[in-house]
Amino acid sequence: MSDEVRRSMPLFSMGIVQSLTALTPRQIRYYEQNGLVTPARSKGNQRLFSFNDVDRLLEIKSLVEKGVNLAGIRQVFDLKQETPRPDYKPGEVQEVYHQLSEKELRKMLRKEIENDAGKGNFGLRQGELSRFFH
DNA sequence: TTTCTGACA
DNA sequence: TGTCAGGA
Repeated sequence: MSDEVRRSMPLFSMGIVQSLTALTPRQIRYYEQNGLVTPARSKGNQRLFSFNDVDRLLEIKSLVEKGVNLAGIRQVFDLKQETPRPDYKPGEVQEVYHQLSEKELRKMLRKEIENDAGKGNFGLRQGELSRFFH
């Protein structure tokens, strides 16, 4: 399966993303309201985030800490042409989704970090996500 | 039990 | 942004 597909799979619940990004649910929902992230939804209307979504949230967090407001952050994404796109098919989400165990989560994070290192991507996740390998 | 939306002493 | 209510 291609990286693009793997990275856009809606797999994470709010709780997981919360610990992954150190953002509050309130902030995450607020950013979504402002179109900064567009997580998928389960049948029960629960948000399902993909690695792409987590990346965006970490970048948002980084920008916010630098004093950039939401309007400014939107500009950044516009410049990067990173239009948040619903990258899933509601029907497919159900089949793939299941509660991720700590073990599975760490396994996937490790793989993502390796992936980043190999491609020389922005080391944002590198530092942030390493928090889970203590 | 976790997450959702709406609202504001 | 925090936090509470009232549901799903």
